Amino acid sequence: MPIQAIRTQRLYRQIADQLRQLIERGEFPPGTLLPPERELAQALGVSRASVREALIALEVVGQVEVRVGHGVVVLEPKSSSVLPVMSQAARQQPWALDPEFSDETALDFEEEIPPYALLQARRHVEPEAAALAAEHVTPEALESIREAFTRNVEDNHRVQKRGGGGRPHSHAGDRLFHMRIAEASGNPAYALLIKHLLGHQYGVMFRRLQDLYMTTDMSDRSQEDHQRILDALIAKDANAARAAMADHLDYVLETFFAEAE
Amino acid sequence: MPIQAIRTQRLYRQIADQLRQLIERGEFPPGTLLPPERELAQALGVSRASVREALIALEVVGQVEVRVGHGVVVLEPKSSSVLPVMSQAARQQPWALDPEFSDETALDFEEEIPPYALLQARRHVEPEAAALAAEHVTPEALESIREAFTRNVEDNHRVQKRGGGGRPHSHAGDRLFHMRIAEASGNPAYALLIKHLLGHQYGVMFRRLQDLYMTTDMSDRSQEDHQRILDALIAKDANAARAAMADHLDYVLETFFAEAE
DNA sequence: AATTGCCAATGGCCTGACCTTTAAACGATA
DNA sequence: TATCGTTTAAAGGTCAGGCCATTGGCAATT
Repeated sequence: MPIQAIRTQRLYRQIADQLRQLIERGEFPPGTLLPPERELAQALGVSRASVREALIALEVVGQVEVRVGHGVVVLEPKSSSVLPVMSQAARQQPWALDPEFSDETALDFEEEIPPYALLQARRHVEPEAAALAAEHVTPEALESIREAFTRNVEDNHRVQKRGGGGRPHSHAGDRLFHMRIAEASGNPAYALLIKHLLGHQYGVMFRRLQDLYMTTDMSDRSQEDHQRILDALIAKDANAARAAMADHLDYVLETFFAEAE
Repeated sequence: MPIQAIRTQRLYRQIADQLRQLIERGEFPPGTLLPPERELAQALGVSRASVREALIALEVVGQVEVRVGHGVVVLEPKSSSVLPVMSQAARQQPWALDPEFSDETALDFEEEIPPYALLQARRHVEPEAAALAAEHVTPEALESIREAFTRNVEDNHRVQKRGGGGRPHSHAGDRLFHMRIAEASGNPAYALLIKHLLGHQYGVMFRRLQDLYMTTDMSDRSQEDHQRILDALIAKDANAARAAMADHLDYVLETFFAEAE
């Protein structure tokens, strides 16, 4: 016989479980009120504090709603699909999504980072990643970079053929190019960093940069820059790769800020 | 003038929300312990019962784990919990919604990055962030950095008093120190990068580094380094800050790799 | 009929106490 | 020296009782 792990469940869990069973059994149909906290405490032979903890647990998962001065209302068992609690939680905890309550939270991952800050960071990180890549790049990695380069060239071609009125230019090739260089550095941390930096340039503020990309010779110049970087990687010349990447980003920075003022 | 609806949040929600923010800000990284209930209650100016209710709410949502007689452990932000999985995913990889960028560049973020790679990247990024911070730091930011420094000193003290057999050393103070400097740089991108780098040093491989921290004079030396960095920031000396941060990380790298071979 | 005032019921929160569990620290012992 | 109980401080678990704030129905008032 397998050993039965005896676990002294914390009281609030036991109470919450029991209440949940009673609710599901129909003892307290949706819409009705649970007995008052004081009664529950006495009936269960526990303190009111424990009952309150149990009720809060049930409230957090959206099974009941506590109304001050009124009572504890049993809620409808909402869509018990894969993400039942999601909608429930969102409804029951407006503060979870309410911007008013996320003030100063610095939800650092959603925060929109200004283009200049992003580019400044990339300007600092990517040349080093490129230098590392020149030293550590494998033939396969080089091939994947070359492929990204080609794709970027195609992207640029497409945009020029269509003129300014085409669909928004896809920067997938460009992103892929930078991303794969970072991966080729052999240091996954650099790849992580650059991936995050690239991932944050989807904010509205980047529309300007993207517009610039099409209304200037930026794409041509970028392509030349990319070619230089690629050559340096092929030559496994760390210094050249670092310099080429730095020049490239300097150019982007300059272009952006020349127009931005 | 429209009437402003007064919304008296129940106390446990305010507390839970605040704790959640602190956790997300990095004050209490995953794996560390929250302050004892009694301390929290006193610090927040509320009763212990309310703190407990908040902790239960956080526990139900899978953000913390309460261990009897031990403390409240901060958990990894797992999407397996009751938390809204979608928004969680989107929060961590904003570009996940862009189909053009989702191809092949799968560098999953759960991947464990080797300590050396992590430290190398930090070695490259943090000195620059420190230099920027020296130029842009505000009095409030400086105060928050000083507070993190103090906390780190306390952490070290605690570990020394207990000797080698003490409980695992909390690096919360150290993390905070580095993170707040990044935030003080005025460039949110640097803060983002460093936050992610720090967030990855919880893998098993870092146990060695953490052990070293206690079995050598690393904590003393680190503390001196931190002091130098702090002084440079106070003096608003960018070059000194950059150098101090670089020296600090060089020391950590050296120590780790002298022992690691 | 509408408004106002009252009040019992109910949840919200606090204080302070005591118990149980955990794990570090300590000794005793082999 | 290493191992194994014992001790003990710290942390969570629970309880009792009290006071406050809100709600909602009912009665008194206009």
